[in-house]
Amino acid sequence: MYVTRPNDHLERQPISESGAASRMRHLHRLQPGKHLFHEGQDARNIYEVVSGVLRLTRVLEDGRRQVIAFGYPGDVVGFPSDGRYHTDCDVLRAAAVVVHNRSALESNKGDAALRTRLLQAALREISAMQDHFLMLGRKSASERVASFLCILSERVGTDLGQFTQFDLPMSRSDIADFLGLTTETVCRTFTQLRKSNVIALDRVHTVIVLKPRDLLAVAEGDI
Amino acid sequence: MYVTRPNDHLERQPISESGAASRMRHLHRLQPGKHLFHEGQDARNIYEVVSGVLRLTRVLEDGRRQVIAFGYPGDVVGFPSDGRYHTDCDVLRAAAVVVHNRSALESNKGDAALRTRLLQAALREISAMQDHFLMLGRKSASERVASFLCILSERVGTDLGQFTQFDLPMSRSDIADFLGLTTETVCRTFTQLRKSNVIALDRVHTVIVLKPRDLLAVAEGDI
DNA sequence: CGCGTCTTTGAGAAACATCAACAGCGGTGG
DNA sequence: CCACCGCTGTTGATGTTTCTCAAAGACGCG
Repeated sequence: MYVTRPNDHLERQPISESGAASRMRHLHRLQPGKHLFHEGQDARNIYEVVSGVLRLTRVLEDGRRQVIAFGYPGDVVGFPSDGRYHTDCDVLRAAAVVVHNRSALESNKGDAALRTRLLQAALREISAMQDHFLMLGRKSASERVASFLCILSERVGTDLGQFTQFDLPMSRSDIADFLGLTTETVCRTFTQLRKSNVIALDRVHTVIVLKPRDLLAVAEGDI
Repeated sequence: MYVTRPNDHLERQPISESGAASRMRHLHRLQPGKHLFHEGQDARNIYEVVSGVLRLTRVLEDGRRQVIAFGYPGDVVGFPSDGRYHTDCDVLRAAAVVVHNRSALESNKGDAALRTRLLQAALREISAMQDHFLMLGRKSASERVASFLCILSERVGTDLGQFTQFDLPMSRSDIADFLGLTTETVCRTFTQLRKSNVIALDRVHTVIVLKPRDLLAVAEGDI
């Protein structure tokens, strides 16, 4: 999950759980805390997220951490580079993933439709990461947080009529490490949005978007 | 060109100008200032950089700009997403590029070896972009500038015995927009590095690395 | 109910941005 | 050949944002 432009998500095709089950020999269920792979490991598999939420991270020698992405249903994670994984990946919310051998993408033999699907996912990934560059390089703290909430709202929000609600499976420090901020700054921004009645929080990890337009305005710097 | 980890560049295989010429019907020469494509355009081609330097940019509505990457020999630019380009691309230094139809990557028919090469380039791109996330999200101004100079030194530096020298085809504000800084901050960091004799500048756009170890130390936060 | 972990808030410090002025360089035309 | 102009780069003074450090509050879990 990157903060992509509004229409990007329309092209994504989440795999239905039942559809995935028909290719069931490769469907794996994963509990929170479980690691799918680590940075530097030989990349054997590529994973299509069917349900749940994954977290991709990279760490500097001195401990500074960057959350590279969150893996939501419809996302593909574990793209190899030079045969290796370049992030860690673990499970935030109990997940189901379809496991493909790396060769499903890289070999020219085998299921052509699957290969195309994985390739398109990789290309979307590049585009989404470019969007995220703008976040990290050029947006203010409140723009980042608001953008982040906007995209989650669009991708996984449940429509409450006038409002939208969604769950935050990640901690404040995960959000901070994703957005290139500190947990304190993320907290303060949440508080601001709450006090201006743009969002409401239910038990810290549930967000209700009260004023979608205002949230978008904050995300785009129109305060 | 992203600031990648030290060994990443070893895997890259720059195409020799003569090698490319053998596929010459697709070799194009481009003058500085020329635009290869614009954000939002239908993506018809994918470009392998043979010589010269390209610049990939994205801009926010309010004018804030992010330089997504610099395209150096061996890089591939113009990966489509949903059939469109998601950056602008123009020429900084007179370049030669091999032009491939988008289908060379996306169709399952055709030159399998080429398709594999383009796919691997896309996968390396993803990994390199993840590295750049750490830059933008977690590194200080001097770490960013030093990392940037390190990678340029490794990729395009000419060995002067004890020193390394290379050209900066981009302006200070290009560097700033690539690193998520302002031109003033980039300047000041150059000045610091110059005053501590880590680098020397010849006519603003030529860098001589006097103390590679120190430059790397700055890049990695060991001051 | 108590404990540990995560979140929130506050005060102060640091890094970087902004605004403004000046310097250097290349190009042009007198 | 030199003077002038415009653009890019550099430096300085000041301002703002975000980080850091510290402490208190909330939540989940045994």
